[in-house]
Amino acid sequence: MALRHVVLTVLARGALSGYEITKNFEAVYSHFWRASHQQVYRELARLHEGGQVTAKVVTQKGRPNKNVYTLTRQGLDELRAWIAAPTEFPKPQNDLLVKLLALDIANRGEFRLEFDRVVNDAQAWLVELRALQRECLRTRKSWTEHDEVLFLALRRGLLVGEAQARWLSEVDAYLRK
Amino acid sequence: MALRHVVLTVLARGALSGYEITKNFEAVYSHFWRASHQQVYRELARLHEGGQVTAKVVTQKGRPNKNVYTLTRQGLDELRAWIAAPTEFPKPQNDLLVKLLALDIANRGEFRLEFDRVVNDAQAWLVELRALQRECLRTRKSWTEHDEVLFLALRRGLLVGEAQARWLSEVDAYLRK
DNA sequence: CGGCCTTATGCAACTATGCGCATAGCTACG
DNA sequence: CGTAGCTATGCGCATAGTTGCATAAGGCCG
Repeated sequence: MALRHVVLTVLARGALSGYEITKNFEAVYSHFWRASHQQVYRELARLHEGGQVTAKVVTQKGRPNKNVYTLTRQGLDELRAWIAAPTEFPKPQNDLLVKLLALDIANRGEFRLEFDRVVNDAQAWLVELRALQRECLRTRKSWTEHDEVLFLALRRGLLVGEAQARWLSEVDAYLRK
Repeated sequence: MALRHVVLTVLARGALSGYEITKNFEAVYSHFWRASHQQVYRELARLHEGGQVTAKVVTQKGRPNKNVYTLTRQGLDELRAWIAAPTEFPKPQNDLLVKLLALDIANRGEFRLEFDRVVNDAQAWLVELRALQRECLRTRKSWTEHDEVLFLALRRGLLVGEAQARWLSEVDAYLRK
């Protein structure tokens, strides 16, 4: 029951169509949630069926019509209840860790290639997040509450990403040894 | 296709029954993968069907018989291929982050309770991992290759856990502001 | 006019994971 | 003898996520 509540959260900030929600995911929220348009549409259909949102067709000129969804009182209540409910503990699942465990039966050279790829991805990701952070801090004075929270999302990405990078360097040391 | 490869990895270290694999998950591997016994049995059935493992019934005295699974050449090849294949980039999915985003419509007091719960869980987790790390380091000299990798798993948990704790304290500062 | 991109929506099939429930033999305890 | 607990296996349903496919209106470029 995760995507469901993400969609409710997004709608709590204002009525949107499925397409708009998807675009939001790709742009603003991509750093802390990802979902395909199919998932979003299906979730919206379920929420509509259950009465958590209402739908209204908006006719547009020069482009296809869209279904704009609005949060209902019921949807809001469900969202509030979810926020107060216990968050499940994150899973430690990590593919690279498993690959490491199987290292003795693996092709060492191929694993090294794969490992370097992961390291590069992690570094590139950090560079991107740091650039974004600088960009954000430039406009700090004009932040809304929402911007503050988006910044916290960015901070989480950075802190966890840096931890991951440190861990990768420990793994690297082990591999070279 | 994750659990599948975890099971293959575990079997690569020696033939085991489903029950034994599950016990291993609970004990040794719980810090980097979790799966229920139902999941393990189902995965083993699939692997058997596909020819990645062979099964042999071992009759036991004083306890029920067990099916012991052995990795086949085909299973080994698949595992090797997986290790060399690109690891997918971890998802940034985080429930607390979403809750934070919906903060303005939430009951502030209830969220605070929930937040404190998360902080406590994170702290307790760190305490546990640190104790485990101390324990591990005491026996460092007699480590096998496998122990080294298990230690790396622990290190990952610690580094990521500490990053998460730091982030939580930033969130705390924001909430108090 | 033809082809490609963007907006906008969605179904169907498949894979992966999680949870509840069931069974069955054996041991140890009181 | 009852019952609690451990070993050992598994089915079936529900939820979640992925992938491929399909449709349709309009804009832009050559």
